[in-house]
Amino acid sequence: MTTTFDADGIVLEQVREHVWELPQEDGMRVPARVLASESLLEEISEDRTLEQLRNATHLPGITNYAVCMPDGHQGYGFPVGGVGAMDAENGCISPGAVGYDINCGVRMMKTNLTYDDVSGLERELVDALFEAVPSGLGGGGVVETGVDTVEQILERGVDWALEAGYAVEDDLLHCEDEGVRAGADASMVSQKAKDRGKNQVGSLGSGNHFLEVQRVTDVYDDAVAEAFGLERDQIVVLIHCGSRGLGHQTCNDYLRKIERQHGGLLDQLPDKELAAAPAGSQLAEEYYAAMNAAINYAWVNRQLIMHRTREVFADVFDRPWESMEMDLLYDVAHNIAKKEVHEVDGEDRELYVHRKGATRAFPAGHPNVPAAYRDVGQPVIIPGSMGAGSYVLRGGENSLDLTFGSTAHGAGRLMSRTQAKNEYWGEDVREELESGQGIYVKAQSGATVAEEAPGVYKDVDEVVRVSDELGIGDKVVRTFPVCNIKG
DNA sequence: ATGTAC
Repeated sequence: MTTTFDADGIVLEQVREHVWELPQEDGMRVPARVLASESLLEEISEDRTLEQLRNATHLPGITNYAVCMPDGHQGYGFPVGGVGAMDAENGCISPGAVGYDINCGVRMMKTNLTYDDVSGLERELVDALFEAVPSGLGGGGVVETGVDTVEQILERGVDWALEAGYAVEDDLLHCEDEGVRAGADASMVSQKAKDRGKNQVGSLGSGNHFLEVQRVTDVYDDAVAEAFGLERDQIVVLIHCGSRGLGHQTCNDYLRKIERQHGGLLDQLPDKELAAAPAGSQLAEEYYAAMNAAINYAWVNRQLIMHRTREVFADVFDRPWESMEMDLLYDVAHNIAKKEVHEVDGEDRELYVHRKGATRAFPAGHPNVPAAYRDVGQPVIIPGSMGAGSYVLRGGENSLDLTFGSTAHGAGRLMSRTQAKNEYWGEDVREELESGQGIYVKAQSGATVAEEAPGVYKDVDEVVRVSDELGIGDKVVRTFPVCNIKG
């Protein structure tokens, strides 16, 4: 007897615990899968996520299945929390399956401070960070520069930051691709995008982006936590932001170009928002080169914010940041496509792996995991909401088989921003977090706090439980917020 | 997410 889940006519069959499949029918090239508990699946089925996931299976060259992570929700064309691997020779690349905020992602910086060291200094710390780290909509970055420097950043990534004095060698060794995505071509990024990027290098932005000081509250795997350099009561800093106006403009530029030049393919797709460039076409190459450049921009963005954070801690604690061992644990991308080789039906194939609101989660032994972590697996950082805390996982043994080496990226929204603003008042949320939970929040805009109220998100514990039980990303430690700044 | 709109 097969267990089924009927979401207004979209019927999923349970393959096994936490694995639900939408069988191939009509124009679907492959089945679709949702990786979720029943309670998360109920939440996922409330918006257009399942319809968008089904639509995604129409994309040329999509391999095995379109997959939705446990934190999935609807996005532009393709679900946030979606993974689609398209053949790099005969398939396609789709900007909507990468996301508007190219290389939106998170990095975690460690310290050797304990909760006792920062306790009582929360207010001073949050004020100093808010002052030092540019945030909110519009311009203003750690550096404000010209187009020529933006072009360097686009092509050289964190290597540019190293030369400019905003990074140390060790930072590059603890970032995917060592902080420099190959195949980036600044000439494929429009002048308009570069202009928007000039004064936003080192800026948080708005929406769900934030910088949070956290303490480690729980350790689930002693050996892996030790390999990551994490222990109970340790203070860490989480930085969540993306490629700001530059990435947004780049996505928009290529969506319009692809719609114009590949209208034939567009007409065959169930949703215009899935516009895709056929693999091997000039536009596929150009978008890939521009997206890679925007990926580098986002890495530099997070690097400069981390640099500023080190300076703030040095100031507040009156000693050099090096003495506080403020080292990068890892930096994970949430919105990217990448050419990767995966085993499909017993043979190696090169695929454009699109991860939109999904995190790479390569297991121990994978050659692309940085040397420092190769024995235990890639660190995966899952930010929860302001009131919930976050997790560090490690890439699980089953991720390559189930999700092209991916897991969730956060708690996932439960309601739209508009709905959130109707349900919550920013100042009330801020006050409740401070007096109720001792979490100090400082934001440019009260509306942003309302949009990001903890109740707007799914239960991050449940999302992580599913990832852990599926073996795609295993729990290592949990953290809880101390103070948080946002746009 | 986003100079919060095509």
